[in-house]
Amino acid sequence: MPQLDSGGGGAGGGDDLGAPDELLAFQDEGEEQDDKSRDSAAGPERDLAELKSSLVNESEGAAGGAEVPGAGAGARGEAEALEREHTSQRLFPDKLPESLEDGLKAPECASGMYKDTVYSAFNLLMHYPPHSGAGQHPQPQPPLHNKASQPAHSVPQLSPLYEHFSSPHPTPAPADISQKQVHRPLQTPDLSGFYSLTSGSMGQLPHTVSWFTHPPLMLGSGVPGHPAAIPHPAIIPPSAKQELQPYDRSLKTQAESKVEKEAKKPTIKKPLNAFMLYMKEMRAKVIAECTLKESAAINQILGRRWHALSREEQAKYYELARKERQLHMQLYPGWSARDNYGKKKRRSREKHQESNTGGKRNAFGTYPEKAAAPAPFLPMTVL
DNA sequence: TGACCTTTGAAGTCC
DNA sequence: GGACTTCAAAGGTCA
Repeated sequence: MPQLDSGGGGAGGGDDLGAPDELLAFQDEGEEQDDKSRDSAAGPERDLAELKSSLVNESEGAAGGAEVPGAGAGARGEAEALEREHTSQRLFPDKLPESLEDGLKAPECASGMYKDTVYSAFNLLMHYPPHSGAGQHPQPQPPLHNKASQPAHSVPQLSPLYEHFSSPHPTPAPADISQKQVHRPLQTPDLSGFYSLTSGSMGQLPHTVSWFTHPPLMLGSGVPGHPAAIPHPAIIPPSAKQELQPYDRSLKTQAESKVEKEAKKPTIKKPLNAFMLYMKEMRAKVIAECTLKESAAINQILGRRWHALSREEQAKYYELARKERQLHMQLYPGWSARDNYGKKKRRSREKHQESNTGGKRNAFGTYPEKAAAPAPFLPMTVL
């Protein structure tokens, strides 16, 4: 059972941050695991064929000519093919948007889309070089000062922080960053091992892990326990446009100033979950392969690829996400996801849902967003 | 200009 | 505890 804590790196006991669903799922690995393993072992061509088949069936109605190599002729025969087809229909019943279909029809997409699901993010993190100043701090450091190379093909737009991480000659970080990065000792040894990574493999990761790749953000006094300016990618600084001109500032009342002060508090973003980490890593690749740019379409593809991943591969991302949550919790012990509630305005969700659901409302008096959606396939959870 | 779309997972809320 | 919502990333789209 790939119980993550007992697995690689000596994640060790005492770490209770693993998602219960994940644990349950791993404990429940039975036939499904076998199926998954077989699927994974079938190779990328099979995945590609499956995707192509489902897309053609769904989008063009040309399934009559859509031969699925590997699915019908596979050694596991028609039963499995039917099973997979059923699964595919269960998973992806909706028609793909036109843009997605077009993208998937593109030869470059079809030829390479499923060729590489290498888990480079995890590998990269596992090979992060230890911070040069680590000796000053016994606690493990997030890889804020690690030197690594950035592949030219990866992230089109690198955040300054990411460039700092990835550049062979990174811009020197402010002194207080390394000095004050983490004030609480990270107590779990697995984190220490996790963030003590070797050099030279940064280039394997187009998008590294969640807030490691976020823009460099200075953590102000609004964050409990961090009086000093601490850069952390999970923190969103106040928008530059919120800064006032002197003239405007003179007109501010005290109440307004207070409100503004509140608004200027940096936002600590949620740590990314496993799928988000996967998306971050694979997005550029999908864009390159499928000539797609719409994130919605890309995310649909990534959702399918996520399901196509073997449990082993998924487990790596779950583990990565778990460690992110752990570090996030240690950096911001008082933070709650609730802190960010309401910061995204939902413009016409109720109206939209009313049109989709006929006005049926949930217990909150709002319109359930996914009420009409098919039951999601939860490979990592017990249904 | 900013919400929406689209995905999955984590966490919060309500009953 | 189940059902549900919100947010996390991302970038084109649209009101």
